[in-house]
Amino acid sequence: MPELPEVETVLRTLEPRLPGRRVIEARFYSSLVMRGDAAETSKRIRGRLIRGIARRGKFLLLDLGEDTTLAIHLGMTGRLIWQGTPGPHTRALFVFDRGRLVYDDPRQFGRIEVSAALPARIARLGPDALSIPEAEFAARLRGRRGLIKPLLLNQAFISGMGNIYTDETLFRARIHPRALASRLSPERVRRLHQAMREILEAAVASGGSSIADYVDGDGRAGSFQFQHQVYGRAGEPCPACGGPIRRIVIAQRGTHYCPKCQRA
DNA sequence: ATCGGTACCTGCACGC
DNA sequence: TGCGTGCAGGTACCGA
Repeated sequence: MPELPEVETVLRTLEPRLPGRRVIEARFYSSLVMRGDAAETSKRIRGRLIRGIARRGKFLLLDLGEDTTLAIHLGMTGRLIWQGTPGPHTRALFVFDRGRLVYDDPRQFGRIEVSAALPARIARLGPDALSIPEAEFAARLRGRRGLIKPLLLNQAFISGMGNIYTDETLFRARIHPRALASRLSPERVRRLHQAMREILEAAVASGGSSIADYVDGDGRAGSFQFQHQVYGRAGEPCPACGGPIRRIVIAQRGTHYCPKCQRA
């Protein structure tokens, strides 16, 4: 579930709380979610001071000093709850000198990893979808093969976009999700970049989209789902032309678009 | 080097 | 009520 706006919202709720706290204890309850040895990791971060927290794409990065970074990816159903209560889906628990952080994740697609340098998977991420300048976006798009939707979802191309915001962005830009990336006119590339930025900014302003699981670091739901124009609205009328919104599958992902408004 | 397909895991909605 | 099916915001890995 969590895409850039959701992770950014979690970041903003945790940013005032975590830095300056000291790790008293870290417990890991799932070897699926935890990358590496739980006992070893726990020992490694115990006693450390949280120096800062940042977002890279859909990853949250906790700076624990001395070349130690705790990276958290929320997967599809991950939640980080400040002062949360452990429950049946709790996969990790961080106890600080004051306060605690609970990581819940029913499907266990999320990942928690401690490393010295930045892990390769994070170093490989493309520029942030929220802040990439138009010229750089256009330059990276140049010469790319394949369909535009899978490319926007490719975290090495740009980081942060997921299924919801890709569909919403393409609708706003009036571009068909199967359009060939290499064939987009400069005008369409400009529109696509602008739409992406507007959608992501609006979603962040609404605290993200809460469809089933997502809540921020204080357990509060977002409200951008009420502004979705096409995502999850197959069969409903297009807000622009009134025709039915269609759902197809592209790269194994449910894809929602308006066949009238979005042309290849 | 890139793709498309599959796998990972749990919960829920839906139809019968 | 219960069961089978399909679907879900994500990424990683496989072989072509």
